[in-house]
Amino acid sequence: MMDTVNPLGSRSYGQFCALARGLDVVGDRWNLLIVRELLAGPMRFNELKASLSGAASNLLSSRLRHLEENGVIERRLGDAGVLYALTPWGMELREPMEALGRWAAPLVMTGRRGDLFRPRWLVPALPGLLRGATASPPVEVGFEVEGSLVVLRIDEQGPSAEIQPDERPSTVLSAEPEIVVGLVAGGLTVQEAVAEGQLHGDVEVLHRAFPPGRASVMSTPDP
Amino acid sequence: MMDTVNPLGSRSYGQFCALARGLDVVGDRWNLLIVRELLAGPMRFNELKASLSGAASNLLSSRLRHLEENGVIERRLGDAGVLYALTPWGMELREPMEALGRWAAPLVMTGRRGDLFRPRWLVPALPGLLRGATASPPVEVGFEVEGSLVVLRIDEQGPSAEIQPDERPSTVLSAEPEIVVGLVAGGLTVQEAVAEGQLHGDVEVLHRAFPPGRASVMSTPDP
DNA sequence: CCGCATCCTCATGGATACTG
DNA sequence: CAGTATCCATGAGGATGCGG
Repeated sequence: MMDTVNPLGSRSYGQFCALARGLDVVGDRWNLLIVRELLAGPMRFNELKASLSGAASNLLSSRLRHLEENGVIERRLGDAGVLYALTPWGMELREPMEALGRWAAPLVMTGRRGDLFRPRWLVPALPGLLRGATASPPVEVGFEVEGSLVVLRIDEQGPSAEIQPDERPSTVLSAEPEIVVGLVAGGLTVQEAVAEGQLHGDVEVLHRAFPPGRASVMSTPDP
Repeated sequence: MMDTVNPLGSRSYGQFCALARGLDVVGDRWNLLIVRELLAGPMRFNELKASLSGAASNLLSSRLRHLEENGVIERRLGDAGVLYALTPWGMELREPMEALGRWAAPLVMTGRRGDLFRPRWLVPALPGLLRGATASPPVEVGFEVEGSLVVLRIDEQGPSAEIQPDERPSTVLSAEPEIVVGLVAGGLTVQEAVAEGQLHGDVEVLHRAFPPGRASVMSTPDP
């Protein structure tokens, strides 16, 4: 049987199934990682290329075109060239991606093994792992990781994160990527030091995964 | 930079990120579709090959070995040969896969276009689309699709589905795959004819997607 | 039949170089 | 800076073989 072949790579599974059709759009190599990058905000071509070290420029170019044609991302012509950004539908990939990240959480417990790391990746990862956690009053904590500042916020709506915010939060922790990404220390330290008894919901993954206390508090001014 | 290459295909992204490590395990072509097949129950090699029409046998063989080595599936030596089944961890892929299916739901609204279809695929798809729906007393409805019987059950715990159950439910609807899979008719008919006012939760997708009334009731014995 | 292994062809991925 | 062009290695797809 002849497979339907999309002229821009991505041969279709040709199956009448939502999952399969979704994979036709985002299932090819690098696609979901491109979306992960953009979940932290719009990026330029060369930023993507740099962050996804290993993806060749021709391949990246091809993927971006495919994702654009399928309504996942859009090109924005900014002052200084092209910006790639998620469409509203593309942003809805956050949920399945967080779910997949949660499923794969045990795999990062083995530690970093010379793998690449970008602080940007924490933006979808941290809220994904903390899903269900709520806090009132809100908790806001910054992680200083490899020169970047990632701010995690937990409020009544749940957790969210952003990178390089306009203003520093009052509490900033300095931590190795292994600590934050590997689900070690950071979370429990956050809970214990900052929000004692204020976290509710599904924080089991934290309790299982975070040995206490290895992140160091850098600054906690004006209380 | 040199990519780490797994001897059994599947070159690693080499990124310290749960999503990326998860994709190292299940991101390669066909992997998630193999898992989808097994979500409806264990299968033989040739059943998989037949259901995933298009996957070459060598490729399928390679993928199965990869998934087994990574703890997603396991081989069971039954009376009549090898059975492939999900491990407990593999079953937890249900959640991210349902989320991806929900994200891709708009893509199946365009209808079947000569695509393949297997009733088995409804087993993860229907509960995924009905996520959040509850019913008490429970609602049980069968769909007779292309010679197979898929039973959808909604109770206090939420929706679930199985294929070829031991006993037929009292209500069985006959429907084209387009009707059931494409989110047309079936659901609303179920709600209206069987569980009027008994469904609660996130059934918006149904209300949006299901034009009423195109499924025909085949049998509704003993009330 | 079932569960693969082999062989072959061609599309795709990946690295490097080059260009508007 | 934002891509295209090229080239090569690898993976996907299809047919067939083959031992149990």
